[in-house]
Amino acid sequence: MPGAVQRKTVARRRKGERTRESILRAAVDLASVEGLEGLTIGRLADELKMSKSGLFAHFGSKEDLQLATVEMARQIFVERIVRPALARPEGLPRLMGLCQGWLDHVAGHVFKGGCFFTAASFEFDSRSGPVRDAIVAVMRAWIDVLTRAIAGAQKARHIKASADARKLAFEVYSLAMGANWALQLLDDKEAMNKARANILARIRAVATPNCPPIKDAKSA
Amino acid sequence: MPGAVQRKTVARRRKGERTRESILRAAVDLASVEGLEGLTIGRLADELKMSKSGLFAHFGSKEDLQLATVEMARQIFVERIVRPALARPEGLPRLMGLCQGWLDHVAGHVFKGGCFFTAASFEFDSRSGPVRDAIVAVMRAWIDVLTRAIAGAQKARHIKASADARKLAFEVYSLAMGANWALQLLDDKEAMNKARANILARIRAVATPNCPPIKDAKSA
DNA sequence: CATAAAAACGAACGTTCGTGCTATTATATT
DNA sequence: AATATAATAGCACGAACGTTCGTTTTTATG
Repeated sequence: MPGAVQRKTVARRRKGERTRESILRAAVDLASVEGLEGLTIGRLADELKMSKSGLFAHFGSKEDLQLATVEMARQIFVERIVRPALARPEGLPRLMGLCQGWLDHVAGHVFKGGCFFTAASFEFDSRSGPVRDAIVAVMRAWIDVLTRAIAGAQKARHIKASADARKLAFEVYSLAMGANWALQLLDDKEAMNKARANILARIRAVATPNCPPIKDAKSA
Repeated sequence: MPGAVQRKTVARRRKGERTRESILRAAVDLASVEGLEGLTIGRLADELKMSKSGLFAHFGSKEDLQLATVEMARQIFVERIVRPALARPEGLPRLMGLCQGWLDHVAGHVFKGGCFFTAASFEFDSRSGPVRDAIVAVMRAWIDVLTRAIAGAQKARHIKASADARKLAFEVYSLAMGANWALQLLDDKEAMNKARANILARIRAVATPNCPPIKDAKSA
């Protein structure tokens, strides 16, 4: 009865896998506050009421733990922001979904300490090794998603074909990062609203006449 | 003969003060790469071929060392970027001096690992305590300098009075931070040029007719 | 030049780091 | 239910952390 076997090993996975996942979920939150280097095995074990060695056995090394944490953060990000946005129709709605999701994420609605990847980016931008490479790969993929969404909006004739998609993606990214900075560091509670207004203005500047209305509210 | 005494204690300072300064100069470079927490007393002592305890004696604690490092970074930043720009005439020249200096700084021409304060901002934005407070104070001051320079350019009738000075300062800051990210993490060597062009376009968009020409080169 | 003060050193403290072992539970399969 | 296997705990290790202390060397002053 291979079906039953599969149901047991897939649907209700091994316990080790489940604890591993719960470890990584805690690791992402902790790292978004303390940084990926500040993320410590002992601290994480305390938080989960596990022994250091028991937790450590799930990963061959601290670097493995860091890599797995980055991967988990990526999965959460894709699940929470990218996938819902990609479910919307191509063009302005999808682009707006990405921007709004990105702002929500940056505002700390997804990870505890603000944007996990922005923090990781600046923590590892002067280092080298597999962890840095993993962060770089995620960030490149994210910029590509943004750029493709803009190109899609151009194909849908919502945004002028003359606009530089990659440049606009970079502007959106920069403004969101600036908002993250103003909110988390300077405690500027209006930073997110200002950033959203700013991003909308940038998009309006390159919108075509037959573009659907770009409203200030959360909808597109 | 108080004059001689003063010459000895002021012009040629005590040795301790001099080594303290050289320690802090090294600390700024090291922290711009490893972060302010990753900055370690033993590592710093090795780099300077000093004993840990000898170095430590200059500071009462690691937190003191971090605070002194932030202060030294601030002084270098003011000396190298803010002061030369403030020496230029109020209006567009001064504003352009600040922007160009800021971009140079971000490009890593001042600190080893890119922008010290951007890295420190994201490292401490989820913490609390005196070090975070010091970073916040420096960043607020810097945004204020930028904002005042824009307001000055408005007074000089180089930039439209209708423009929102603080909003423009925030845009400039965000774009430079994005360029720092693209250069240091993604190794995008054109990031600085693109950011400069972008910033110039933002300024041009609010320039008055009698504004001096905004050229792409380094001059204003 | 002598001498008091300042600066740097060397060794050690208690902790915590990451990482190995071995033993002991808990889980899954027959 | 018995048994094999996976998961966790316990303990110890060497290294590095921030920090303290007493000593020695260097510097500045009368």
